[in-house]
Formats: sequence, structure tokens, C-alpha cells
Amino acid sequence: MSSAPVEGSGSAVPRGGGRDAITGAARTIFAERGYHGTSIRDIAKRAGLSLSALYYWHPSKQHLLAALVEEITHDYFQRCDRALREATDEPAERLAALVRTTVEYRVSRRVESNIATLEWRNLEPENRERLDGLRRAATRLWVDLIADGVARGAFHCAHPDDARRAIVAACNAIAQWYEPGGGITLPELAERYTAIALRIVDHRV
Amino acid sequence: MSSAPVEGSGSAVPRGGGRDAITGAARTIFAERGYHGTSIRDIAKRAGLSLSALYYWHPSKQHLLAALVEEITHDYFQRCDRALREATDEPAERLAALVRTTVEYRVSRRVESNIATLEWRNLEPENRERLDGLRRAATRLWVDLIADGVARGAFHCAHPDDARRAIVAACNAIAQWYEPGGGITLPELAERYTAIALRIVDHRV
Amino acid sequence: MSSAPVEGSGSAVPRGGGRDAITGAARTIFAERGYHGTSIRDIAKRAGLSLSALYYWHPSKQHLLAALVEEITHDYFQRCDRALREATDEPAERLAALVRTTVEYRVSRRVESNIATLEWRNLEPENRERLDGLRRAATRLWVDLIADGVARGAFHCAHPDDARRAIVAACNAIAQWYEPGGGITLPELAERYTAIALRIVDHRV
Amino acid sequence: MSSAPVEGSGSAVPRGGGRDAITGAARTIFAERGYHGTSIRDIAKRAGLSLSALYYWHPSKQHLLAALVEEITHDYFQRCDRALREATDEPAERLAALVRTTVEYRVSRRVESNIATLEWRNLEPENRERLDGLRRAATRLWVDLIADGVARGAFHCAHPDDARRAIVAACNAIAQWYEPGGGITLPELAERYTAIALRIVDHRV
DNA sequence: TATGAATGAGTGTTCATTCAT
DNA sequence: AATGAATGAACACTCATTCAT
Repeated sequence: MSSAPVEGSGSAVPRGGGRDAITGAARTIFAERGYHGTSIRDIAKRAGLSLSALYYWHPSKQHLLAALVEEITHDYFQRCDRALREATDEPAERLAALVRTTVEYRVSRRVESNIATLEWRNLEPENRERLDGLRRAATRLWVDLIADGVARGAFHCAHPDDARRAIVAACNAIAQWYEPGGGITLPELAERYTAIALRIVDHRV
Repeated sequence: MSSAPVEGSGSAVPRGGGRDAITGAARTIFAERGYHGTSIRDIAKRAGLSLSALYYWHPSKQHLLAALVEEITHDYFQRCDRALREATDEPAERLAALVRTTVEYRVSRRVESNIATLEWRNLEPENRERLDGLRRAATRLWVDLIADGVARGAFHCAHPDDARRAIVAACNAIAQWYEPGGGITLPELAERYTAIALRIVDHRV
Repeated sequence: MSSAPVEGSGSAVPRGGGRDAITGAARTIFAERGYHGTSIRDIAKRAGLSLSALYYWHPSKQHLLAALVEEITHDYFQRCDRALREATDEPAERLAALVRTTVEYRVSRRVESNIATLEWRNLEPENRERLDGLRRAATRLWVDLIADGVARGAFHCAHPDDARRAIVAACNAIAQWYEPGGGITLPELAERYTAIALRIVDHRV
Repeated sequence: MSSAPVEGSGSAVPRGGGRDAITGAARTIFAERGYHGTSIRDIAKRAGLSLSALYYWHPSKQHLLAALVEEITHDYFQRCDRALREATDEPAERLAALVRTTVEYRVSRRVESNIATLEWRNLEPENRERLDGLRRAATRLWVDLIADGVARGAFHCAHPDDARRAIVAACNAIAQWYEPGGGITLPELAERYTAIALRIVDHRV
């Protein structure tokens, strides 16, 4: 479920050609019409390839979705992880870093964000379970961060889980309403959502 | 789009025969597998009816979805509207009323909430446009309420639209993670989200 | 397969109501779209009756077609027969009478003529066989008439069967191209086709 | 609408694989049962292919009919055109050429003739309009020829349109009654109908 | 790397027909 | 004399997938 054609192995970062055309097309159309609303023919047509070429790179439609969701989830988690490693120890700054990363991701990889959110349920159990670890790891970043802030008296929310869910839901929703070229700059948007998040956890200095 | 075969309107909550078995089954399965992931045969089977009986009551799969989404959107809007009419003039109380209504709806009509949210994009343009008025009316309730609170000095958020979106997203998300019998009572949950919403709009007494 | 409701008996010439509405509707739509292109629902709708009412009068769609074709074939044959009985013994006049009757029928019962011609093949064997007698009787009128004309030296065609087929085909085709209100009067048209027929049989005085 | 899958044009008489098996089967069954009386499964079965293979070659049942009718109409027109180009300038000979060509076509491509005649009305408007030009061109061959014969004093019919319709109807009808191996040779049949046609236009030397 | 030709199961939908009322 | 509700079989068509080349 990574980058080489079905039965082979090869460079982990394929350039050009078939594979990328396919995942690119799949990304766009899955986002537009959803997994079940998309046919493998639609994808092949958009990729400018034959139907069979698609099967050279991916053994099934489900595999294509799983590969997509995997890349997205992985990418998002890594960005979060890196952002936290680059942040100081201070809870408010760490929360800000996570919110900023998330907002940026929802905006700059808007299409992908919606796929990971909406098509998750269309993963077959096997794939879902495999990726669930990554997902929970991302959740744990939020959980730990908020727990730490509460423990150290920086945050004062009585129900950290609800606070976390509210923050994450608010950030995720951006991918659904944001329209590029809509006037707001990304840093400004990130700042606004950071402020909201800090209010949700009842941050006091 | 309600109780009579193929066309006509009537009571939204009929009892008995074919029509209800069908919408009931559709509700469940659309929620489980999504519109495109559901076959009309699945619905008929679950409803305990023949495939053709389904077409006696609804002229198409799309009509069935539209009827469902319409009922849900309508019902939600009416509850919000009523809650606001029964609330006092005080911004915080009005916000609380709206949040409470929404949380309750997301919990008590969890399945329906997810349909209205996730399957909206699978409505054909004609149906989407027809229902869009209702949707915008619901949004306006939030917009006006928050604007009023800001104007009267009860709320202090600099970006009311972002505040609104955050609150609504947080409330809506409940339908995705809430599991009945999960320990939290509904009033308690409503209270928690009211608190979160008041913090998001930066309510001060 | 005549005029009374399926299981009952009654007046042989039903007036008004259901039965006539149905056959009227069937006539029109069978002519427009053909037997297999017409659904029983189309007929019921056009007749302003429920689907089931149709089954009160006719046990099946096939029966409806057969009843229609029977009436048409019968009516045509009777008109031919009467015309010949009213004609003199002279071959040319008898041929003229038959042509005139046929032309008139194709024009005045245009829709019916096309049904009898085009939908004949959609009769089930049983019905086709039953009506074939009538059809052959009509053919025999032409055959005998022409044979008589030849025998008596009025007609001089070497191949009477081909002459007959040509005349009949030419007359029948009128139902396909004739448009009411198209400038030609019926008597004029009949006269033209009589002239053609007389030339085909090589009539000489 | 010929040899390549779904679109493209090519030789009208290919040999071999899928496409021809399909059009061959469609020809036979459309002729036997009519367009609406034929199911796409019947065709696939007769062609010895799967249902889906049929859709590899033709995008729809309607396309299949249109392709068939187009080939037939085109072929017939070309034969007429060639026959006239090879004929002398003499009206009677030209009429004979056209009648002979038509009779031959109705006999040798009997099945196809009936399809073009009977299924024309089952073409969707778009296809019908597209092919109508060809149809009218064929009609014009007759019209011009007869007008010329009248102008030059070779034909003496008072109503050339009726003469033409009668001749064409007579020739076309052959496809409905002719049975191969019925005793008459094709040249003999063509000669008989030529004689009839010349009588219809009242040809005199 | 890719394609053209094919397939079987499944899609949404319509069909003629039935039956209790 | 007519209807509302239902059915099973069939309809045209699309699906994800395969395989020889």
C-alpha cells in the first residue's frame, strides 16, 4: 500500500507518469463525489489513462482509497509532531502550534482533509484498523497537551475531552467552508482559531 | 414529499404501512453506508417490502433522500425556532437555548443528524437549492443571536463568524462520536457545550 | 374478446365510461409508440382511470391489442364487403369500389389502419390465427375481383398477385403519409388511387 | 457509428469479433420482434457475448438501432445513386434502374429493409433528424426522375407524387411478403415491378 | 508500462399483473 | 365499477475487475 506497482518494489517517491496521475485524479474525484459516488472509470478518464493501467498501480479501488487516506493521515500526523517538537514547553504555545498546524493543513490540503474525514468510513475494516493507530496517535497529541496544560494550571477546562473535541471539530470544519481567495490570509485564520482554542480550554495567564 | 404516494404532502410522522417502513429503513442504511453505498434493494429488504413497493411510495432513490433530508432539516429548524421564542431576550440565555437544542438534536436524532450533514452533497441540485433556504434560515438564527450579543456588550468575540462556525461545528460533531449509554446524561452534555460556546463568544457578565 | 367486461356479459355496444376510454386511449398510444413501446400505465393515465380499472375490462395488455385489431380488421372487411355488394358486376367498377373503400378507410381511420398493419406481428399466435381468417377473406376479395377482371378481358396484367400486392400496398401506405387538412379532398384522393389501380391491372375499355 | 468502440467510423462491413456479432444479432432480432420487443439480453445471447461486452461496443440500445438504420439507409441510397449514374438519360430506363435496385434491395437485404422501414419511428429525435437528410435524398431521386419523365413526355401521370408513393410502397412491401426460395427469381421479380411502375407513371413509347 | 476486450454481479427503475376492498 | 397497495420478473445500463497481449 505504498508507492510501487502492485507486485513490484521501487523508488519510494515516484515521479511523474502513471501512479501520480492516478492518485491525483482519485484525490479530486473522491473529494468531489465520495468513494461510492466515484467509479474507477471516472478516475482513469481524469488521469488520462486506460482502465487497466489503473490496475497496474493499484490492485483495487479500495487500495487506492487506503493509499490516499494513509498518505494524508501520515502527513498530517508528521506535521503535528514536528510542530510540537519545534515548540517550547509552554502549554499555550504548544496548543497554538497544534491549532496552527491543523488550520494550515485544512486550508492548504483542503481536498485531502475532506477525504480523510469523510471517506474514513468507507475503508474496509482491515485498512481502517491499520490506520487507526495513526489516528489515535494524533488524538493523543491533543489529549496529552491539554492534560498537561490543565495539570500545570495554564488551562482550566473542567472537561478536557469535550474541549479537545470542540477544538478539533472547529479546525476540521474549516476544510468544509473555506474557499481559496476568500480574503482571509492563512496566518490570520490560524491566529483566530488559536484564540478560539485558548478560550475553549479557558487559558489564563 | 411526505405521506402520499409519489406526490402530495401530509403529516410528517405517519404510522403504519409501507411508507414508514421505507423511510425508516432508508434512514438507518443511508446513515450506515451513505447514499451511494446503499442500494435500493438493501432498503427494501430492511423495510420488509418488495423492491417495487418502494417505487410505489417514492419515485426514485434521490427522492427518498430528499424527503429524508427535508424532514430532518425542517424539524431541526423548527426546534431551534421554538427554543428561541421560548427564551428571554438575554443573549447568553438565547445562545444557551440554541446550543442546548442543537446538542439535544445531535444526540436524540443522531442518525438523522449525520444524514443531513453527510448526504447533503448527494442531493441533486434541484433538491439542494430547494432546501438551501431552510439551511440558511438556521444559520441566520446563530448569526443574529451572536451579532446581538456583541452589540449589547454581552459577547466580546472579534470574529463572530468564526465563533459561530466553531460552535456549530463542535455541536454537530457530537453526532459523530456520541454513543448512547456512554455515561453522560444529555442535560449534562448540553451544559458542557453551552459553557464551551459561551467561552468561544467570550461571554462576560 | 369483444365488448363485455372480462367475466361478465352485457350490452354489446357499451356506451361511455370505462371500456371506451380505455380502448380510445390504447388506440392512440399504440399507434404513437407501438405495442411494446406502450405501457399499460400510459394507457390508464391517458384514459383517466386507475391501473386496476383497466384490468376490469381487459384481462391483459395482449387482449387489449387483440380486441383493437379485431374491431379494425372486422370493420374494414365489412366495409369492403358492403361496397362490393353495392357495386355492379363490371370489373373496373368493382375494383374502383374496393380501392375507394380502402383509401377512405386509410384516411378516415388512419390511426387504426396503422395499428392493424404494424402491430399485427405483436399478436400472440393464438390471436393471430383467429384473426387470420378475416385477413385472408379480405385478401380474397381482391384476388377474386382481379381474377374475374382478367378472365373477362377487362384487365390485362400478366401477374395478378403482384398487381394486387402493389395496389394494396399503395393504398395502405396512405395511412402513413396522409395528414388531415393537407389540401386534397378524400374523393379526389380516392379517384387518383383508383386510376393508379386501373393502370396497374392494365385496364382497357 | 461503425467499427470502433463507442465512437469512430470505419469500414461498414468488418469481419470477425465482437462488434459484428452484435450488429448481426441485433439485425436479426430487431427485425423479428421490433426494437421495443427486443431486449439487450436477447441480442447479447444471440451474439454469444456477455451483456457487458455489448456495451463495450455500443453505448446504448438506441445507438445500436441508429447504427443499424444508418448503415442500411446509407447503403440503399448509394446503390440507387450508382444505378442511376450507370443508367442512360432515358426516363423509362432510369425508372427501371431505380425500381430494379429497390426490388433487389428489398429481397437481398430483406431483414434490413424491414428494420429501416418499421423501426424508423423508434429512433430518438436526434438520430432521426440526422438520418432524415439521407432519406430525403433518396426520395428526391424518385421525384426528379419522374418529373423529368413527365417533362419530356415519356410519362403521363397527372399526379407524380401519388405515382411515386405508389411505386415506392409497392416495392417496399416486397420485403414483407417475399420468402426466399419461393419460386420467383430476383430478375423476374424486378422485371414485373418495373412493368408495374411504368404502368403507374403511364409510360408510352 | 500499458492497453483492448471481455465478464458476472449488481445498479436504479419499469413492467404487466394481482388482490383485498 | 373501480381503487390502492403490492409483487416478481424483467429492463437498460454500470460496476469493479481480469487477462491475453
